[in-house]
Amino acid sequence: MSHPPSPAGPPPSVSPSSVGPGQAPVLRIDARRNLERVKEEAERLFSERGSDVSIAEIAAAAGVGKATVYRSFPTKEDLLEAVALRRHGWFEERLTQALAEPVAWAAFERILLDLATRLERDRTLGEVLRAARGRPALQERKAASLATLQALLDRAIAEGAMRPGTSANDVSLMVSGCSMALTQDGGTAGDWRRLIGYVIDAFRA
Amino acid sequence: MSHPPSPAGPPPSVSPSSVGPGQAPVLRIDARRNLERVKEEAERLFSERGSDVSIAEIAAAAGVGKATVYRSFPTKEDLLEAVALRRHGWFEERLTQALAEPVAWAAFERILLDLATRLERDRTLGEVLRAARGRPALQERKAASLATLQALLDRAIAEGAMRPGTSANDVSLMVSGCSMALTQDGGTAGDWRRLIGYVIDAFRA
DNA sequence: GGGGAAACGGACCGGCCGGTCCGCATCCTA
DNA sequence: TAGGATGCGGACCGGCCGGTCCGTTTCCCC
Repeated sequence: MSHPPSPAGPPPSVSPSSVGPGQAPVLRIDARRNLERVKEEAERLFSERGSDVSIAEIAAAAGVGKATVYRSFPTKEDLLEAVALRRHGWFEERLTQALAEPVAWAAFERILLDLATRLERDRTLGEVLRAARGRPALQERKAASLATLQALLDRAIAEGAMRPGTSANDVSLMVSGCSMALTQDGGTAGDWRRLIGYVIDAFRA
Repeated sequence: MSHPPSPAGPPPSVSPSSVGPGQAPVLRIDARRNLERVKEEAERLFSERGSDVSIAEIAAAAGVGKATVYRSFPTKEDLLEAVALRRHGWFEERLTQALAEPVAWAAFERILLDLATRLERDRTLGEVLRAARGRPALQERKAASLATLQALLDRAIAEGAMRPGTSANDVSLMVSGCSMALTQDGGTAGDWRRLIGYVIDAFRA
């Protein structure tokens, strides 16, 4: 949605008509429809079952052949990154919204609870919070998000509600740790709520 | 070390000589030496790099062929379980020792810090704390350990130092969560120490 | 030391998965 | 509508890994 004209992957050299300075691949309408289906299914399957879903399965779910997937995304990692970036977009929005709240500590609590709710059914989001699989684009945006989060934490510390010295990186580690443990363990919604509560308490002043 | 006569795996039907009611495979001395090497290397490699080390690599490190590994351990999971059980033995010992301490809360703090130190360089131990990969033997012993840990926690709660209602399962989830996050992230010793400190604080009264 | 049991290990199998190729179908434009 | 560009997808490749087989070596006991 964020890149309407250019879908993803390397554009096919130059397009025959309308060759301006900025190249626009101009996909055929069937290609565009297929790409959309692939993105949808990749998002669904990766979120449900994590990054070890095979490309063949995603292609089958989208009703296309593997090659069609690989035409838009040179490697499986690229597809995963595309999905992850969308998830990251959600997180950034949520973070911005939190920054606008008057009481930083309350915003912190709420964003962690929201995160838990999303993480429970979205394994892709969890992978976004982690090392980002060595993809520079993701790492960069993760670093930016952590900086934003740090600003929120600093405000909460200034309020006297949060433990001084709390770092955004530590919060991220704790949350993604709980996420991994519960994902692997098949935790219930109550488990998620409780563990995130512990994390919140750990960072209380 | 805990099973000197019977090494592991299924005993070869019946031994030709000395066929008592309790069967003792009576390994040839080269076989016994190889088995020992395999166990050592499996322990080392699994601990260093986790369960995705291939059997071929372990066999090569031990200076034997793959078939030699599979003769003692019918599947890779069995080998992993053997290593995990040893790790679990360490944990049980440590737990018993903690129960003997006079102040339960102090024992809790110490055991978590010890755990962090071990988890930092031993990925097998982390897998022990988790669902135990569906192996009944491991799950059973894990359940027993959690019961013991719960006894310690209850004492700490009675002391008034620990948050009432704290469950051994939640503690296990938090610790193994941090373990996963830091293992994946390549955290330093300081990171481990700090995160475990957060976990400890989370369970403080 | 010799014969038979026990163990060894390299070759092999089957399955999976990421990624590529190329003959063919589809679509767009003139 | 015709012809060429564009996209499609099933077959294929190479590599990895868990697990098995069987001819050969090693050991043990008489």
